Amino acid sequence: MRSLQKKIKNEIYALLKDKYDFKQTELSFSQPAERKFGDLSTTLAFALAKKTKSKPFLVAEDMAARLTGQLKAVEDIRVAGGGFLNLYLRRDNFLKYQWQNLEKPLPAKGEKVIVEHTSINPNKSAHIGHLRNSCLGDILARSCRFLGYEVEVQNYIDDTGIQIADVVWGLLHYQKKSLDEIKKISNLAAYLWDLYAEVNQLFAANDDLARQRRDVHKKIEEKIDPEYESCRYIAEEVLLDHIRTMEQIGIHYDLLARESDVIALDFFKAAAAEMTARNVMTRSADPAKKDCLVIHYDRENIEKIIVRSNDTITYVGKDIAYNLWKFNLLPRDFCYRIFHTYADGHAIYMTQSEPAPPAPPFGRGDKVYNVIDVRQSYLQNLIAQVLAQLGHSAPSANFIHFSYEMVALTPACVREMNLKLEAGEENKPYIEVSGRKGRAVKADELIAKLVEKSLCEIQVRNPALAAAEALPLARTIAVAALRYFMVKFNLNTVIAFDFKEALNFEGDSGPYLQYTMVRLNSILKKSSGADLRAASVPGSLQCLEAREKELYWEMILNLSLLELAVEFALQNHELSSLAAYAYGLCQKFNHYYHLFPVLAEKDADVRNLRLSLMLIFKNKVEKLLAVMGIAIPDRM
RNA sequence: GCACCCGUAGCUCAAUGGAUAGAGCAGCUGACUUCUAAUCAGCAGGCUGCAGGUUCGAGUCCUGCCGGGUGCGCCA
Repeated sequence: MRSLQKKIKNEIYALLKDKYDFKQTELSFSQPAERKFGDLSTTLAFALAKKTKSKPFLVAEDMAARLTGQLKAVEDIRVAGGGFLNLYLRRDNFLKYQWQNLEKPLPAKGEKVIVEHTSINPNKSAHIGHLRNSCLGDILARSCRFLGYEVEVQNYIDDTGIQIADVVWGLLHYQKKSLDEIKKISNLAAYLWDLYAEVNQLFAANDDLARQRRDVHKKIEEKIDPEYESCRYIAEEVLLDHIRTMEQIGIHYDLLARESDVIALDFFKAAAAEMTARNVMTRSADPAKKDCLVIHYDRENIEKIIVRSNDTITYVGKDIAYNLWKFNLLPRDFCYRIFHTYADGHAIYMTQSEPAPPAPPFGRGDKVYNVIDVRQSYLQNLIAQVLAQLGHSAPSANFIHFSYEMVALTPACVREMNLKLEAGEENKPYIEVSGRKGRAVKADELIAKLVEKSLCEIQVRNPALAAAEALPLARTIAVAALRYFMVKFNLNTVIAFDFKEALNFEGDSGPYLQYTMVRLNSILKKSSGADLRAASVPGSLQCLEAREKELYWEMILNLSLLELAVEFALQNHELSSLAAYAYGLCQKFNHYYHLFPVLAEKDADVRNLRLSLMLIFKNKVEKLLAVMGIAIPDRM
């Protein structure tokens, strides 16, 4: 549809440019609200009427007169609604064109996109908030790949921060465990979940303990054992746990970038040199920030500390250096080693400071997406500002904070999990998730619940199915439910999490999409080879009765929008539109399915045409679901 | 205080400035001897927070109010 629209635009522009004064970019098409308004609609007449000070309807009428019969792919042109110009395509030609272009992959863009997502502190299990991040990041990466970009997925590991010192203190000094004892703890990440919440309560109540924690943090930074080696062990164990959690739902990474390596390899020094030379980073004149190096954040007129008075670097400072590296703007690089290999053979690399054999060329992105929740907007904007101030205008424009709202818990959900509410929280619309307070739904726990529910549903429908067969199906369905749930909301919608909604497998849900495809595949499985061969040459829509013809055409038209739909989602930062698109297609399919049987149809022409639709639907929607990371089970 | 986001059906959410504001859930009526009922068809449910403005056209843009959320650390 994309190339067809372009062709039609070219034709229209050539035919109208002498009569009307406009640029070709002003001509855009949208999908009409209703079938009767045609297949492509443009509001060009409204804009041109303003310029020529005439009535939109008259302009549209004149345009229609000039265009009628002149556009190759267009059967009819009509004016409606006071100035809409509605185009009606030549359906049989369009159907043939769709069919011929079904298998053509999109051409490579020749640009590299780096997507950073997940980036969970390696000090406890992942929770639902992290799942939103990872699902969005993964679908973003898949969308870019689908459109022909080279994509590299990075996961930033803060293995030096104070939050990991929290649990190191908790294990070594509070619980008095040795490293050997720590190594014996099974499911360490989940164990630390509780410990992290517990020690944070202690720190809040006791300044002396909070000071002890700072000492631990210092020892980690200065590589003093046992704090340092325990920290290394914990970070790696918990990281493996996160990777396992995400692997369950089909999320893979290419590179794990460690903060400790950003520090060890002096990335910041290189960045600081440039920022100082360009006067972007300066010594603060504020007595309260004596001896600090700061950057002025113009948008909100704030002075942000980058280097503390004790010469240590703040989080943003390190992030600036890391992001400069992503664009290949630092005279520094990491060393790399393989950290983990997935079942499909794909390797995740991890950065390291020690020299290592050559690795793939990481970084060097043309475009960078940072999937980080909206609460870090100001820091992300600051980084974009710094890039611009350093003279990197293209990277600054291609530095994209892929911002989304947080996941919170409904008060009902908090009660359901027997978690404590603080004073005044009872009346809040939602409760912020907090690892520090141990108040969140663990990712693994939610996934387990989804699998359990899928399994129940499968067993009800397929009582004879062996558990060994049912479990993989249940996992596939659980993943679809979770991913769909995480992507169906707008990015700036706070998800107030509720088990009942997340566990919904009916209607607007991932399993609904899967069920649609299972039905479709079942038809194809039962079709004869002769029928399938015949269907590969789509016939004419003329053999269908009116009602079916309209529905059929509507589906073909909608299916043809796949590439445009993914492009739209990416451009507008609305991955939820992919979910809506998929859901709408499947609704139409199910509607059609109930009205028009394929296998039982006696008329061979009609049967073949229906089967053609099945094949086109399968091709397009499988690709769409793959972009969303939703697999199609053999049965449900 | 300053900055950003949100307010749409009972609930949870959709809706490129475009044509009659749509879905799911919950409720009610129907449809399995049929290509899988995790489905489908139908009913009911709305002054899109309030008041102005811009526009051929506003849920969407602008201004002001009201209500809610988040950010503004020498935390990360």
